[in-house]
Amino acid sequence: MAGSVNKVILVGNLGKDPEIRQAQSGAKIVSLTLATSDTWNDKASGERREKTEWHRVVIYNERIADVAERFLRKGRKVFLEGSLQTRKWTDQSGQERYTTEVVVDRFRGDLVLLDSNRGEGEDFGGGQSASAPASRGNAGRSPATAGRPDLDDEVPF
Amino acid sequence: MAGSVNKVILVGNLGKDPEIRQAQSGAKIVSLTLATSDTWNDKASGERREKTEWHRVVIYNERIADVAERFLRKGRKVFLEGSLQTRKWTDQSGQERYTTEVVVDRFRGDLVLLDSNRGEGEDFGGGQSASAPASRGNAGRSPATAGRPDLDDEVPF
Amino acid sequence: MAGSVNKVILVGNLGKDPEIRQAQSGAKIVSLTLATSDTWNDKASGERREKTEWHRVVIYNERIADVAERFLRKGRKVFLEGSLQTRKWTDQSGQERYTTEVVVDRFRGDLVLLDSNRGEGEDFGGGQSASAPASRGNAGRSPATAGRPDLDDEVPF
Amino acid sequence: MAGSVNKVILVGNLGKDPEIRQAQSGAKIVSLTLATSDTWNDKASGERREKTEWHRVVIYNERIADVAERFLRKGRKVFLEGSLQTRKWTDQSGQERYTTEVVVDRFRGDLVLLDSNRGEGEDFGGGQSASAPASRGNAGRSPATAGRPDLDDEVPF
DNA sequence: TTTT
DNA sequence: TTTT
Repeated sequence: MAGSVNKVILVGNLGKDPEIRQAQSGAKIVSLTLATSDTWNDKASGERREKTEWHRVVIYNERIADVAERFLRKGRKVFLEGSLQTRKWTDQSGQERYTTEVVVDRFRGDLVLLDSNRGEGEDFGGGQSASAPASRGNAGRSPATAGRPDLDDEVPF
Repeated sequence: MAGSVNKVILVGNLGKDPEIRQAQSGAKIVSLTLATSDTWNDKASGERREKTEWHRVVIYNERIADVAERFLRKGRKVFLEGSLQTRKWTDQSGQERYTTEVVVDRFRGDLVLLDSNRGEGEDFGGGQSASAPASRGNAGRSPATAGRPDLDDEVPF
Repeated sequence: MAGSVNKVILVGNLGKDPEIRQAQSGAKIVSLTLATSDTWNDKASGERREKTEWHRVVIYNERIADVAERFLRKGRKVFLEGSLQTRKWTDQSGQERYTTEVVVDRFRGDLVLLDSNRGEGEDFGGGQSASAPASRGNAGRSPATAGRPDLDDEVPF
Repeated sequence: MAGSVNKVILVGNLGKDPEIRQAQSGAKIVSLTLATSDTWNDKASGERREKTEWHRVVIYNERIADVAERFLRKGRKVFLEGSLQTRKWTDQSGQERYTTEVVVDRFRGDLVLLDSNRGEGEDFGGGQSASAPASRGNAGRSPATAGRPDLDDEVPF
């Protein structure tokens, strides 16, 4: 089916430090857990309520993965753009499971750091923006995530 | 946590007619299955490949649910904006499961019809924003489905 | 023309304090000047370069205007969503001019504060999110900005 | 200034055929005029009203410029993503002027064709992302223009 | 005019 | 598990 758009835009805080792993190809893959939340006044009780949503983010884009590894830490606030992808996997009891992730790959995605470094850890000397180039090569284009055997034996979250 | 954004933007085609159900409150809830796809040239085989992503959409917003019920049909192309929500549920074997959906609720979301089935079905004489939809799909197979075999296949949910 | 989308998403810093004025109807209108920037390495000189883009934002949405008036100040970083609108006006020499603005109105737009209050001015006790409700009334809908006589004699920027 | 985002998302119809020109570097530059519109019921008169917004789009991205040149024609509906840029120029009377455009450049932007003119003109056998557009508009008036009188009017630029 |  |  042609003519489609699949875009996710998140601004949230990292729930923990990024997890770095290696694809079989040697490529770096960075996983993030990002929290967004809604707050509202409950009309019944009059109390202020909050609901946090947790997002699983997987970064295949090389340049963005580098930025994420170097500068992202638990608690940091980021703007992140990616696309939705639901991955099928088999749990230990042999049952099929599905996990939906926000994927930042070679062709789509962006990462912008929104808070300043608080003096902890490595300094990074300025703001970072690390977007995937719009110019997707038309030859040899192949989603970095097709099949993704490197992830098939990994339990999400 | 304050200061967050949780936004999904999709342009895709409905995999089947909308499902309408009623909340205990009596409110109408509309569920959609939306397909987006990526196509690329496989560098190894040189073949053209395509991967379709299926999105579960749940519309709680009253006005948008009305529009969806009246005008959306299998095969129609829509622009949809909502937010990500992962819902926990228990399957028949008692195991915890998670399902991620794109939610259009009272506060966030949009629906825009992108193809017109002019001259067929109900006319509504206006633009196709969710507040003023422009054309009515037929019941059953929309003509827009012709030529899109991927939509004739079984949808995963 | 039906079936359209007009959306702007900005994350940037206020160049100065918001300007508050009153429409003839008595409604509050808040104007912001928002800076975004791109940085890159000039391949010729090898120098780091930066280009700042200034955006004129006009907030007609009542609730968001309130939040903007109370919490936004020069330098603050915000996430802002609105729509593009180009306004025609006549300058002092009688010439027609056009100014493009990002409009946050009753039906579309969002404002999220992204940095914490730095201890200056009024405290606001938490994060603010102030989005325009998705439920645009279908009766009596009329863009707050149609004609906008209150702005016609105002020179932009 | 780091940590900023400048993003425009439009779904609209071309007001006229794309204009192609050459940069001094020899690079192809494609300009589009895109219409989006809002419709609403005027509460005073009870009449249905519509306001069309015209957007200037400039495509510097090589791959997307190619797609635009080949497949876009007056009346076609597209999804377009770019960034806002205000350009200063001097008119014939020596006065400074500003024009705001939606820019699709090397780093940011996307173009997706949303309607198909199947069976007419050049076939390209694929999906309609900018890297793999799916259908070719006719030269001259596209059939999609029929019934959309607003596109037959003079566009403002 | 912002920001880093 | 984040954040305010």
